[in-house]
Amino acid sequence: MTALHEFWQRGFEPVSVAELTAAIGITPPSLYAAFGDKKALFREVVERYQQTHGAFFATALAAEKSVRDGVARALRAAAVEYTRPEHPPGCLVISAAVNCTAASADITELLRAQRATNITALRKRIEADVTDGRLPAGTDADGLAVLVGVILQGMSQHARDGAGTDELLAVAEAAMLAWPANVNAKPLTAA
Amino acid sequence: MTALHEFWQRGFEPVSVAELTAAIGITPPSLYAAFGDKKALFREVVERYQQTHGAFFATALAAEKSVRDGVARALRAAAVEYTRPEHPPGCLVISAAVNCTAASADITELLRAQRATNITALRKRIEADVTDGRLPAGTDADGLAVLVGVILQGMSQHARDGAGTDELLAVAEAAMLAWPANVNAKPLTAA
DNA sequence: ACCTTTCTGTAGTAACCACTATATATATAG
DNA sequence: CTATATATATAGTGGTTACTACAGAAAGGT
Repeated sequence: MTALHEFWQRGFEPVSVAELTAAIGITPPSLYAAFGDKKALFREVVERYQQTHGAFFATALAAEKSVRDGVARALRAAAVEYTRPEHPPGCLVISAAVNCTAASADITELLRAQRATNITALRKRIEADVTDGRLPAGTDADGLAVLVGVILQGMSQHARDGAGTDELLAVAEAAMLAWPANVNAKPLTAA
Repeated sequence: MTALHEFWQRGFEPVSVAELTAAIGITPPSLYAAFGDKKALFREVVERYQQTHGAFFATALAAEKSVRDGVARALRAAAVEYTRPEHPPGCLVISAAVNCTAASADITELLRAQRATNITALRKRIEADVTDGRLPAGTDADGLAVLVGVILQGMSQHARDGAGTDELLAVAEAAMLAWPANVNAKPLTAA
């Protein structure tokens, strides 16, 4: 059991430094010499998570030409990633700092900012598809981006409630019904 | 500030007994005489929440003849209730026990069971509409119920991230696009 | 008016929290 | 082989946790 798994399973505050040292296999002074303090270790864990388990969304989005197909692929990937048996369910960024004291307000804010950044990136990707004519003019880019964010947060929480991959895949498929269809009149305008 | 508001804002574990006694305006011995312990107080708070702030969903569902219209009304109500400025954002049952130690596993399980019960009730309501012919035969009742549960969980989390009423209302409207249309051939079969 | 009963407030309990001072062992340099 | 430097482990720091023993005040009965 690694520090990542502990934080992923239970969140930031419920995991004690004693559990972290036991998980990593070092003693407290070594942990503080290597990372600084508990919060700094958590930030490193989040960074590592983003580059590995948390990268599926951007990867899926980049793998498709249209943002619609990209989101569809990403939501399906989320259903799979959130329910892998080899690691805790759901998403670390979504679920690790929901219940925090004032002493950890900066950690709460760190993850909140991460989520906001992700939604902003998706919104810009949608806006690009609208200007390129792949999505209808007048499409509510922000609304669609927020909808995807909400679906992801809901899927993460539901995975932590014990939902299986198939259940979340069905949610992903249903969610795509809320998206306007692709406009394929102009396959590629600028390439 | 009441005990309900404290638990609603930050969750079960981050709220200390000292804060609860300050919020209620009593001393620790009085709190333990009146409620038993912190967990028992929380259970009473949850019960009270369900009968007041948490009742909007069942109320909205019962206010419409078809479950489709009921869910649409309930999701709009959620957007409003989750963002009321006079109380903490989101839903207590969804967000109060996300990050817990093993010592509070029973509290986590209590809220998880509440959520499961709500989804089950909705599923049965959907199944009733399918047998009554208000929804197409072969409708995936469980899938739709889970979808609504996921949307609610996502809306609650997003409200806690600072989303406004309008933003969540747009999510509610978009989510209904994933629902099959009403079948109004038979207005009322058994009434 | 006096006694009893209930209720509340102060102060303190052991256990755990993040974190660290000191001492010891290990590794490298000469 | 010795000296120095680094890294480790033990043990403990003050502070906070949920919870409670005990003392004092208010209320009620006669």
